[in-house]
Amino acid sequence: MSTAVSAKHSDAASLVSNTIGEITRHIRAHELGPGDRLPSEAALSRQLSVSRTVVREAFSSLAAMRLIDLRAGRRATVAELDYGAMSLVIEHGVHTEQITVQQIYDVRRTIETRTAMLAALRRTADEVERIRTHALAMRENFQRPEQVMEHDLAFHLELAKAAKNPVFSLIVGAFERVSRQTWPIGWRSRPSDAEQLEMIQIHIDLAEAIETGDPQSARDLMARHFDESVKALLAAGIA
Amino acid sequence: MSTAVSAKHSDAASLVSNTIGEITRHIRAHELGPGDRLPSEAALSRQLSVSRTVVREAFSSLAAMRLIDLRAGRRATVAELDYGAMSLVIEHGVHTEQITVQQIYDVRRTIETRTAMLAALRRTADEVERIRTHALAMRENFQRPEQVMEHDLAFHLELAKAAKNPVFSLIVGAFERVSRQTWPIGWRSRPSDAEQLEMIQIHIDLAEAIETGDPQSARDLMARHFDESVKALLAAGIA
DNA sequence: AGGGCAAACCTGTATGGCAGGTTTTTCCAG
DNA sequence: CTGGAAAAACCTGCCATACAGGTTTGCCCT
Repeated sequence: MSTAVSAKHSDAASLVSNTIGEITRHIRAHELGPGDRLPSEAALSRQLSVSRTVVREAFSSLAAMRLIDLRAGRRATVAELDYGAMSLVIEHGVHTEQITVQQIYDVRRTIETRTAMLAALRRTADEVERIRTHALAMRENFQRPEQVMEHDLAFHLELAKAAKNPVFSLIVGAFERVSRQTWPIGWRSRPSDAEQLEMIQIHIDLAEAIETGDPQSARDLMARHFDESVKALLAAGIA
Repeated sequence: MSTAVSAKHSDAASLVSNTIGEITRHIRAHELGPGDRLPSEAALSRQLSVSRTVVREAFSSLAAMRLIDLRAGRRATVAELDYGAMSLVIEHGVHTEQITVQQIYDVRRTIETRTAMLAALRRTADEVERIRTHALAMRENFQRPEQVMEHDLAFHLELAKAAKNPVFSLIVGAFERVSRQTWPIGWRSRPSDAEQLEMIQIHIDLAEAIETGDPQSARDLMARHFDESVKALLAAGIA
C-alpha cells in the first residue's frame, strides 16, 4: 500500500466548482452560522449568471460534505459540524485498500488517549452520566453484540464530546462507519465471555476515572484498551 | 461555542442519496481501486431507473468528497485518498465559529507529536531529504513570509507522509486550508527576526532528529513547536 | 387579534438538447 | 499486414423547460 495522500489543486475552473466557491464565500462574507438560510437556487442562478442546474449541483456537493442542509421546499441552511462526510472518506480509503484497519487503530489510539485525558479534566456531571450509562449498557447487553457495539461507539463519541474540542469529535466520528464494519471482527477475536467482559470492564473503569477526574489513569486505560484491541485483531489475522 | 458534532441519520431516502449509495456499493462489490473506471452516467441512469440528472448529482457529490474523479468526456474514475473535502469541512467549522484556532492547535499537537515520532522511526532517505529541504528553504526565504508558509505546510505534510500512515496525512492535510488563513497571524505575532528564526530553527532541528532516527527528540521538538505557536497566538490575542 | 386558507415560492426530479472532449473503430496508405 | 490518421460513437458539462409536491407568506375572515 502506498501512503500517498494528495489534494487536487482545485483551479479546475468548472462552473460548479466556482459556484461552490461563491457560495462558501457568501457564507463567510455574511458571517452566516448554523441554521442561517442561503439564497434560493433561482436567486443564485440569476446572481451568478449560471443555470439552476449548476447551482443545484453546487448545493448538492456542499450538502454531500455536510456544509449545508437541504430539504424539499425549504431554503438551504448552513449546517452544523458533521462528521458524515469525513466518515465516508475514511470508509472509502479502507474499501479501496488505501488504509488498513491497523493504521486506523494507531490514529484512534493517538487521538483517544488525548480525549480521555481531556474528558477527565473537563467533563460535566451530565457527560459522566451518559458515558457511564453506555459503559454499563455494554455489560448488561453483553450477549447481544449488536447492542454492545452501539454503546461502545456511543461511549467513545460521548467521551470525545466531553473533551470539549469539536475537532476531536469530528475525528472520532470519522471512524464510525468503518468501525461498524470491523467491530464484529474484534469481538469474535475475543471468544470467551471472560475476555469480552474484560474489554467491557475497561470501559467501566474509564468512566470511573473520568468521573473522579484522573487524567493519567484515563489516558492509561484508553491506551491499554487500544493495545489489547490491536492484539486481538492481530490474533484474528488482520494484518 | 457548543461542542456538539453530529451525523445526520441518512435514511433520507432521496433518489440522489440512494444513488450515491448504489455507486459506492458498486465500487465495493467490484473491488475497484484508484483509477478504475465507473459506468457512464447514462448506463447508471438506465440500470438504476433514475434520470441522468440524479446520477449527475450523485457523481457530483461523490466528486465533492473526492471519492471519485470527474473529467469532461471521460468516465468517472475511483479517486486516490484526498484530504480536500476534509479540509473544507474544517474550514467551514472555523468560519462558522464552531471551531477555534486554539482547538485546532491542540489536535495538531496531539497528532503531530505522534507523526514526528513515527517519522523518526520509519522515514526513508528520500523523505529525510525532502523534509530537510523544506526546513532549510524556510530559513533561506525567511524574509518572504509567503514562501516560509508554503515550505512550513509542506514540511508538516511531508513529515506525516514519512510516518507511513495515510490517515495521519489525511488529518494533517485537513488543516491545510485553515492554516493558510491563520498562519500569517502566527508569523506576525513573532515580530523580531530572532523569534522568527527560532521558530524556523525548530523545524531544522526536527529534520535532524528524524534523520538520526531519534523519536523522543523528534516528539519533544514537535511538542515545543506547538507550545510556542500557541503561546505566540495567545500573545497576539487569538482566544 | 387570531386562526385558517390560498397564493407564491421553493426544491426534487425528469426530459431533451447541444457543445465540446475522449475513446473506439474504421479504413487507407505504405 | 501494419501504422497511423480520420471518422464515428460515446461521454460529460451545461442549459432550458416542465411539473409534482412541500413550505412559507400573507391575506382575509371571524
